[in-house]
Parts: sequence; structure tokens; C-alpha cells
Amino acid sequence: MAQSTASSTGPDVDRPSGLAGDAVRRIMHVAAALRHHQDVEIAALGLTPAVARALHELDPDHPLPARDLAEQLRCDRSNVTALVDKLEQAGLVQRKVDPADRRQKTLVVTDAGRRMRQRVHEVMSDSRLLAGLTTDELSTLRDLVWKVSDGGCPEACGTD
Amino acid sequence: MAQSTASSTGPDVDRPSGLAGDAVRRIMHVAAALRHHQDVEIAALGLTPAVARALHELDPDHPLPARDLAEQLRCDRSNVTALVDKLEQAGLVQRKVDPADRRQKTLVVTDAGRRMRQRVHEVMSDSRLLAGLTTDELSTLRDLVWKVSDGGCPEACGTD
DNA sequence: TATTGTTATACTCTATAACTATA
DNA sequence: TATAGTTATAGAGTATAACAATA
Repeated sequence: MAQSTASSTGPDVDRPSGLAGDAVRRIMHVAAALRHHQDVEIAALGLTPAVARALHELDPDHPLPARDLAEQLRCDRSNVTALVDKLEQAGLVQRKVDPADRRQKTLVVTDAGRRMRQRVHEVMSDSRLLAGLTTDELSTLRDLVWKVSDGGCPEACGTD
Repeated sequence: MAQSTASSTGPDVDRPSGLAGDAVRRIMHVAAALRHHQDVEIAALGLTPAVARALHELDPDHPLPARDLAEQLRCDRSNVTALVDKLEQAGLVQRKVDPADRRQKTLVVTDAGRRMRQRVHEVMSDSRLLAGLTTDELSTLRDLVWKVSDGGCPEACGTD
């Protein structure tokens, strides 16, 4: 499948055929396994994945308005309402009207929320699935994925 | 599991603190970006992500019963019904009763399905997001994620 | 008029349980 | 009785559109 058969999916640089595609599919495979593990552990904390990720995005030391949380989660404002409802019902977050702009509601993480958020962070960082790598390999892997996520997509990102 | 702090989340080998957790969170970040890209391109093909992934799992040269597809997708049999409904309506797959066991329905990929599956495969292998890596880096990355997914979790997998 | 948060609504994805037709 | 596929149903997640309060 040469360079650029049909759509815009073909490799635009000269590379051993299949290399990049293999890498992508393997990354997705590993990520799915990691995600599954995380979801199981999150359920054990009594949270749903979306609620846990919302809590994880909140910085206890720098309360945000709901609008900013939506932006960080890359989802619509309307979803945040339900997520924060659950966090508030669980006593992990409190809504406080911003006196400076009474339209905004600031999301304040409670003490219980702080503790839960720490546990969520540990789940999100759980690396048991990477136990087969040596420390050097792990370090290399971290640097490579970091490089990718840090701007590996110079011009193609305009696609979105 | 553990000689460490609280739950079962701590590292069970001696490692620079945060290394593995950083790697995990970065992998998830990259995977989310890849997934988003794929979902956009899949939508452009007129498919939903789940339907596209179902088609992708099917081997045109070796038709499967629906039960096996459910197993490959790691989801319940009941979901496969709706997915195959859509594939059949789109003319990409045909259900054929297995004469040897009339309970089973074999999923046969049509010619149109074959072509669509190829396009889905290209989307799933789209590596534009990895364009910032050199060929050597890409090769290293592929080998490392391969090693992880190939059994990087010897004893801990019993957890599931 | 524009923006924040909310509500109403709908669609996708996935799971469980009950049903049918085969075996 | 056990299994393959289906149906009914429910919940989670996310999106769009319309609304109230506020700016």
C-alpha cells in the first residue's frame, strides 16, 4: 500500500511499510488494557470513570468554574452538570457561586474529595501492566510517548 | 501485593518514583488523541466507532459465527446483534445460517465490506500523530509497546 | 446581546436477563 | 439440559438545543 493510496491516511514520509501502523495499533491495544484496569479500580472506589476523571482534573488548590472543567475534559458544559451533581452528592466537591460573577459556579474540592482524588491519581498512574519492562525501557518509553504528545503532529493537527 | 503504601497501586519493584506513572499517563494521553483522530475519520466513512471495529475484527477470508466476534470484541453477545444489524443494513456483511449447526449464524463480509474494512484498517493504522518520531524512535516505541502487550504482566493479571 | 449553568432530549455503547430455536 | 442469537431494558457517556439568571 504505497504512499498515499486513497484518503489522507498514507504515510507522508519514507518509512518501512507497516512500522508506524503497527506501533499505533499496539499503543491502542496497551491503552485499552490500561483503561480496563483503571476502570475496574475506579469502580472499586465507588465512582464511575467519567466522574473519577472529572475529580482528577480538579486542582484542590485552584478551584475552577464548571466551564473550565468542561474545557479540560474536552466535553460539553451540559455534561459537567451531571458529573458535578454526583461529585457533590458524594461530598467530594462543593459548588460555590462566584461573588465577582454570579453566573459562575466555582468547584471546590472538599477534604474528602482531596483524599479521593489522590486515590484516583494512584489508579491513573498504576503501572502494573508495565512491570515487564526494565527501568531503562520504561524510561525510554516514557520519553518517546512524551515526545509524541508534546507536538508530534506539526501540520496534520489542522485536520481537527 | 504489596509491600507499599495503601491500596495495591504502589510500585512493587524498586524504581525511580513517578517514572512508571508518568509513562502510563502519557500513554493514555497519546491513545486518547489517536482515538479521537480515528473516530473522526471513521465518522467520515459513515460508520460509528463500534461498528467499524466490529468490521475490522472480521476476517473476510475466514467467516466467523457471531459468538466469536463477541469474544474478539470482548463484549456481550447481545451487543453483536445490533452491530451486525447495522453492518448488514449497510451491505457490508451478510448473516448466513450454518448448515452444520443451525443455531449459529456465520458473518460473511461482502465485497463492499471488504473494501470498507480496508479503509477502516487504514484509519486504525493512521500514524500522522507519530510523525514527530524518527524511524528509529518509532521502531523502538513499537518494540516496547509490543513487549508490554505481549505479557508484561506475569502475575498481576490474576487480578482481573 | 453574550455567557454560565441547567434542563430536556437523543444517540451510542455496553451489560444483564429472559426468550427462541436449535442441539 | 445447554448453547447461539435475539429482544427488552437499563445505565453510562456525550452531544445539541432551548432556557433562566446574570453580565
